[in-house]
Amino acid sequence: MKKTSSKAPAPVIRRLSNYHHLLLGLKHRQVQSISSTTLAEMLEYKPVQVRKDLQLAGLVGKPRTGFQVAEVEESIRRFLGWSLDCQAVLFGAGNLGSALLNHPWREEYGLRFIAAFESSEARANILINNIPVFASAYFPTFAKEHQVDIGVIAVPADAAQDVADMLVANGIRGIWNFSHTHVKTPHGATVEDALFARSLAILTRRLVESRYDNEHPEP
Amino acid sequence: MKKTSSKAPAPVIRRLSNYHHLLLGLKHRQVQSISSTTLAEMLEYKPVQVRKDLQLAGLVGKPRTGFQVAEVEESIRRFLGWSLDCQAVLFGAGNLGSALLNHPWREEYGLRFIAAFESSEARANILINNIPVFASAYFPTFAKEHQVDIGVIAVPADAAQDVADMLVANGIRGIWNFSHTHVKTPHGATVEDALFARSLAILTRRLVESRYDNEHPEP
DNA sequence: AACATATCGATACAATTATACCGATATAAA
DNA sequence: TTTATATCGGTATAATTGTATCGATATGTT
Repeated sequence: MKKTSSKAPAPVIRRLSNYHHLLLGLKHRQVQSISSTTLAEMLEYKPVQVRKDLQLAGLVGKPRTGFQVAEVEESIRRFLGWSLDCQAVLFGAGNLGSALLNHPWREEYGLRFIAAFESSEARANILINNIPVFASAYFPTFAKEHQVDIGVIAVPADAAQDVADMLVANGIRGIWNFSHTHVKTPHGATVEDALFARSLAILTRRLVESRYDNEHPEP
Repeated sequence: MKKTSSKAPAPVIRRLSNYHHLLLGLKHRQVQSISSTTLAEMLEYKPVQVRKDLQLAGLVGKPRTGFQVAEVEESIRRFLGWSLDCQAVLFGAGNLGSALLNHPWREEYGLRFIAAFESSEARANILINNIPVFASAYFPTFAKEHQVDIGVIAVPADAAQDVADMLVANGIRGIWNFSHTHVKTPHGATVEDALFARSLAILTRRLVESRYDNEHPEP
């Protein structure tokens, strides 16, 4: 035994989220089945990789036909934890925070913001997209009265660690960190950084590289 | 020869952007030097990895002292292409788009939004954070008159591919895609996806895994 | 000046992730 | 019914990425 709970590789999880979005579209268009070949073509992956990825989510296909769209979509959704409702709170209702509150996460990911918290009293006690914004001090009380699965950090860098500490102190075990700071948490909590800078870094570095390649073409 | 222009590994690039942010803070606080050990501790990496990462950016340290903060910060900035000004245009001035326009990219990444474009005439011809928003149709003209290095896609999924095609057709070679759709481009263009869903997928999957682990503790 | 030690870089090794290969199988066509 | 073929899953291999080890070296201490 002791195989079941090994962590799924991050690259696979990322690709699974891509398959899922695509399959959701196909499902709505009543497509019945799809092969790893065509799936791969649409996302510019290789068929082998698609099969291996789907295997990890426990899926099996049929020779010559491929996979059942609806089945795959649902399995991936379950695998990624998007099939059960998940409640989140936001910290920091600035530009980014507001954008997050206004996004329809629930439809596709089962994620629902049930409240937001702000350090400045001035910006508190309002509604954004029907979600109440409270003063941060109220969070401990709120956390005791509601099921909070995920805390989202969208505050300025220097406040991020404090927010993370408060989340952990109140028993929240999932943290989605949009602040450009590495937050430390005790073992048991899961932190995932959603840093634009990382993605930008890859883009700009690739541009630097391609500029170099153009100036020094190979024989 | 033929070593120089090989692509830097994406994981390394991502970590470099983390080092950079941290070092910028240290530099402002006049810290002179730092060892791979302490750098690693702050970001919860391993010292060896830090050294190997910095090596890739062409940096050398001194035994017992470590690395020069300012030098490392500048080298990484150059390596990532953040040392020269880079001009970007945005497509889609919705919630996310506005948040992007309001973010101070220039300070840290040398990225500057010089214009935004909207399909709906209604939302065009305004300023957001002093950046003009035009109707999409005007883009080809605009592109001829300005240096546009990067096109940022923040439009709904079904419009993303069209925007990408228009960008490529007008000679833009860098695309930062925030729409949840895989866009295809001819060889020569670089596309980097900044998908929240990927990051969320990892967080929620880890939570599923840890829930499982708690329910089936190991001996 | 000699020594102790923290840190570095190079090389070797381990782990993870991606890909290639191939026999088995379900469907469609002959 | 037989044959042809696209696709599957399992196993083997390759490529990439991460980590450990260790001699060399700069700085502080005795």
